[in-house]
Amino acid sequence: MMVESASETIRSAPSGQNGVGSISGQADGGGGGAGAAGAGGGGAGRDPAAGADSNGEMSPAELLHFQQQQVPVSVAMMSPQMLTPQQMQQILSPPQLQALLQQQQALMLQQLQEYYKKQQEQLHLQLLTQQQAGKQQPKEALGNKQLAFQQQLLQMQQLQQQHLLNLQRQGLVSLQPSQASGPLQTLPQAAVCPTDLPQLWKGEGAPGQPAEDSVKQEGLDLTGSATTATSFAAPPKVSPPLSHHTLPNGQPTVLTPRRDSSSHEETPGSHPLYGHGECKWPGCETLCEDLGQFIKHLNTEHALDDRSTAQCRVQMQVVQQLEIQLAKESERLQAMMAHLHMRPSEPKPFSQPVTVSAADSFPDGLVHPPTSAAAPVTPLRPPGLSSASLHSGGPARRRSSDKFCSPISSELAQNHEFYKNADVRPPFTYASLIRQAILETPDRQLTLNEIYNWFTRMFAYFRRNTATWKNAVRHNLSLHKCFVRVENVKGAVWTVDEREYQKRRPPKMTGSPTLVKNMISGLSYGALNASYQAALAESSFPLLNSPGMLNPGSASSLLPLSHDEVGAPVEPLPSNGSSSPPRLSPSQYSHQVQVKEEPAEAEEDRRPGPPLGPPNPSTAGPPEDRDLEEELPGEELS
DNA sequence: GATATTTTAAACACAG
DNA sequence: GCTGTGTTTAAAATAT
Repeated sequence: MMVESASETIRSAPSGQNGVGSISGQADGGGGGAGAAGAGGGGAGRDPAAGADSNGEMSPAELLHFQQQQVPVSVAMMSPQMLTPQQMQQILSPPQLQALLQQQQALMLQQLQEYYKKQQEQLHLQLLTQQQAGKQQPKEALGNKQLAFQQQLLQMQQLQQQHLLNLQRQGLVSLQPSQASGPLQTLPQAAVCPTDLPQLWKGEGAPGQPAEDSVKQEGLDLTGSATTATSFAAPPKVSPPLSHHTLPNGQPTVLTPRRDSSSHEETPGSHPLYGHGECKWPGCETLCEDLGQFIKHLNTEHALDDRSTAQCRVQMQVVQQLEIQLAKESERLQAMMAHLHMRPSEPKPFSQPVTVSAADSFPDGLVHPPTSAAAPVTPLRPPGLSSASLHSGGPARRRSSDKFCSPISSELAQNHEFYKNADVRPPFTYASLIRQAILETPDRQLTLNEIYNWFTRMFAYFRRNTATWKNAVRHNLSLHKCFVRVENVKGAVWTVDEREYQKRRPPKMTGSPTLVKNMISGLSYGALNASYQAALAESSFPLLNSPGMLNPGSASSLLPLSHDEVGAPVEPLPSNGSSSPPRLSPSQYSHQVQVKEEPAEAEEDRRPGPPLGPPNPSTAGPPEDRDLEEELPGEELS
């Protein structure tokens, strides 16, 4: 375990995205003279969701309207600027969201392949410049170097193919012959068929063009083996339709129209390795006034020598690393998706026109999650619970806290692995988590350190930013009367006063069923949304975080929302078998533990009379509320 | 708009 | 002096 020093106390307002009024919002007063720099992070809103929420202007009525209409993914994708993540999330059903994710994957793939393209262009252009410069060189030497480049290009080509195959295996790129003119065709076809390399080196005509043309024509058959019409909509602006040809060897090839005027390689005065007046060769930022000077520089500084070759190799490794990274992330995503809502036994109710499910990638039509047993295929959403019935346009920030019975234990039981492994913030309040930690133990008491350990053990999320959440845990322990500190043999332990805990429930929940329902759905979904956004924000793929690329909130429908969350039988505690929360009276507590000092008595004093009477659940206010809540959602669900 | 809840940050005290 | 624990205050966001 990591040891956290107090000095580590951070400004790490996680990912600092909360800038919302933080900097100016410092309080000089009070005990917090410190506020100063660190406080800048400004406490609240550490949830990415919070920031997003503030953008949400859609009224519940509008949301309802959206829900009633089956908004297709394509629509949602087309107007991301009009919908907040929360709205997206509330609008889209899990299948839609899955489709959305796939679209994002495809876009990611596209980006990667554009990266490939750039790499290959770099190689080719260097090659060509070398060719020019090498006219004076002995042909022998040039031949050897050309060979080296050929090998590099071939390696690159193989990498690409492997990568695509990988993606196909993972269902990220689906094969759909009917959409043969998918956007992948705009992807680089710059790899070289080995047999045609000699032609490449002829270097006839304008320098650069013949080679590039031949490269394109004989391009890597990305679309042949992977004639991949991915699920995302083709960007309209990209290159013109390509014509498919078949090579004598039977390999289908994609031909780009010759002299593609949009091709930037042909733009006079431009060079892929030249931009903003400087050389873009890796590690070289030499300023060049114009293209001529750059070419000169290229020929002198980046000649075909060992160093340049080595640099090319390095660059290739960079590409390779990216590939690996992508593969890992893809696998992780698949695992998450599989865990969250892919149920092989359940046919997917796909109604979106744009999408192709991962299963489509496989002839057997089955979903092939790359995950192992680590991703249980738990039905995470009750079958009878349609997304529409859930998305009631509720609040977004709240965690599905204690207020609604105790969904935690069942939620955790179901998604234990998920929270354990995924760096997702659990959608529960600190108080409810602490309580859960304590109640999970046989003797219902934990030391602070044990609580810490429980957090880190149960949630990957809490393996980071320890100073932050540990402080929050301590704060919650001190703040809430429901947590009682007890002196024990081994020091101080913390217990839960269930009655106090229940008392925290707001009295309003006896309101109309609609209100209750809205709150319930809002709570759970909002909380999950916050978690997912946090996870996405922390994702190592900035691509996924860019607003236009992936709407974080949109993923949340994939998240586990179980009826447990909204009103399942309360609290199946593992330890004592009692399925209801231990409603212990203070006297019961005194049997269990010796309340050290003032807390219990002081609480007795603090508590106002009426609700405090004998611990009779039937007469106490909160239990009634609980019952109501438990029943209503149940009706909803059935 | 008022109020309550939750989260985050920070200062401080105390004990080991 | 350092660290862990515990308490308290404050601010901000959000929900009711």
